[in-house]
Amino acid sequence: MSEDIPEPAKMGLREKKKLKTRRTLQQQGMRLFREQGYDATTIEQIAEASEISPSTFFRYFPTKEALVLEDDDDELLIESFMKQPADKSLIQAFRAAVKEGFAEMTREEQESLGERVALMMSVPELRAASLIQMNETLLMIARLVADRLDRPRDDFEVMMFAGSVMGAMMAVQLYCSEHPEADFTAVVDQALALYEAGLPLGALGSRQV
Amino acid sequence: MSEDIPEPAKMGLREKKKLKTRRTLQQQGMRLFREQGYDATTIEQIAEASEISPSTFFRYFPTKEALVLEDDDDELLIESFMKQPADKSLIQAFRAAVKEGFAEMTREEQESLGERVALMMSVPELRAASLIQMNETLLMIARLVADRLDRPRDDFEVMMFAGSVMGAMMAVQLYCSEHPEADFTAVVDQALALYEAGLPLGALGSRQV
DNA sequence: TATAAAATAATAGTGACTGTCAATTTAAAC
DNA sequence: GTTTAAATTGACAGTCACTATTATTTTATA
Repeated sequence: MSEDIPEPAKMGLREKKKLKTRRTLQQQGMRLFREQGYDATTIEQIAEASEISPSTFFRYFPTKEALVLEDDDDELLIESFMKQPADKSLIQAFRAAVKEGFAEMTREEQESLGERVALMMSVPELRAASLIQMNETLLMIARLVADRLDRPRDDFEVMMFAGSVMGAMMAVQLYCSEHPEADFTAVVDQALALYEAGLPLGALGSRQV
Repeated sequence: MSEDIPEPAKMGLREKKKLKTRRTLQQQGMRLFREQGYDATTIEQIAEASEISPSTFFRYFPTKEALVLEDDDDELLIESFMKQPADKSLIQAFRAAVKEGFAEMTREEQESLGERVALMMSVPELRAASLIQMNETLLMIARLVADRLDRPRDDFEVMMFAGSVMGAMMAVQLYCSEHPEADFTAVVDQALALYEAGLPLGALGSRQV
C-alpha cells in the first residue's frame, strides 16, 4: 500500500507530476463539492477544473467517492497499534494508538480531515463508503488483536471487541456531525476513555419507576 | 411507514395487484441474483422476468438495492423495544426486543432473511446500504433510549451505547458471514448476552508477558 | 537523438436512475 | 352499465458514473 507513495527524494518528474495531479484533483474536487454540493458536481467538472481528461480521472481514483475517502490513516493506525506495549489492555492500546496517530498530523491535515468527515456525514453515498471502510479496518484490527492475544482470528469475543470499537467510532462520527463545534480528536478520545472505564452499559437504564 | 401495507381485508384489486407485483419483483430478483450474481443481473432482466416494464420497476423500489434490503424489521424492533418494562437495563430490553422480533417471524421469513443477509454480506454495494440502514436504525434507537432515560437526545453516553450495539450487530454480520453454518438469531443473542455481562473489554488483552 | 515505456486523451459503450408524457387500467359516480 | 376521474403503467429521451479500447503524446533511458 505505502509503496504507492515513494520517498520524495528519489522521485522522477513522472512521479512528481502524478502526486501533483492527485492533490489537484482532491483540492478541486473538494472545492467544487463545497461550492455546489457533492451530487451536483460531475467528474467532468472536476477533470476540467484540474485540466485533465475525464478518463484520466479514473486512473487516479477508482471512484468519485475515493476522492473524499482516501485514507492512509488505517495503515498508520495499525502500525501505531502494533507498537503498543503488550501489558496495556486492548482499549488502552487502541486509545494510545489513535492519540499518537492524530498527534502526527499537521494542523492542515487535521482541518482537511475535519472537512472530509463533515462531507462524509452529510452525503449518504459517502457515509456508506466510509462505513464499509471502517468495517474493513476493524476486521483488520480484529486480526491484529487475535494475534496479540493468541486467539483464533475468528474468535467471537475478539470480533465483538472490534465491533464495539467500530461502533464507538461511528457514534463519534454521528455525534460530531450534530456538534460541529466539537473537536473530533477530543471526542474520539473521550469515547475511548468511556470504553476504557468499562462503559456502564449494564447499569445505564435500569431505572426505578 | 406501515400504512404502506394496509390490512388484507379492505384491499381493492389495485392494492392486491401492487402487493403481488412487489413480491414477484423481489422473488424474481432474488432468483436471478442467486443464479447469475447481483451485478450481472440488470433491472431490465428483473422487469422482464416479472412481466413489467423497466420504468415501472422504479415505482416499486427506489433502487436495485432496495429489492434486497427492504426492511420493516426496524419498526418492529423499535415497537418491541418500547414495550419492554422500564426496570430492565438497556441491553436487557434490547436483547428481549430482538428475541421477540425473531420469534414473531415464520420459518420462511427467517430463511428468506438468512438468504438476504448472506447476499448483503457478499456484495459490497449491499453491505454499504445495510450499514447505513443500521446506522439510521440505531440513531432512532438512540433517540428512544434518550427518551427512556430522560436524557437529551444527543447525550454522549447514549450515543455511545447506540454505537456499541450497532457495532455488535455489525460484528455479528461479519462473524456469520465467516461461519455460514451458525444460526444468525442465536449469534445475535449470544452477542447481546456478552454485552449484558459487561463485555470484558478492559480485562481482555492485559496480558502479562 | 532514437527507442521503449508510461501516461494521457478520445471514443464508444453499459447500466442505474430521472423526468416527462401518452396510453391503459381500475375505481367510483351517475 | 356507462361515463368520468384517477391511478398505474409504458415508452422515450436523457444524465452520469464507470469500463474498455485504441490512438496519441510525454517521459525515461540507451
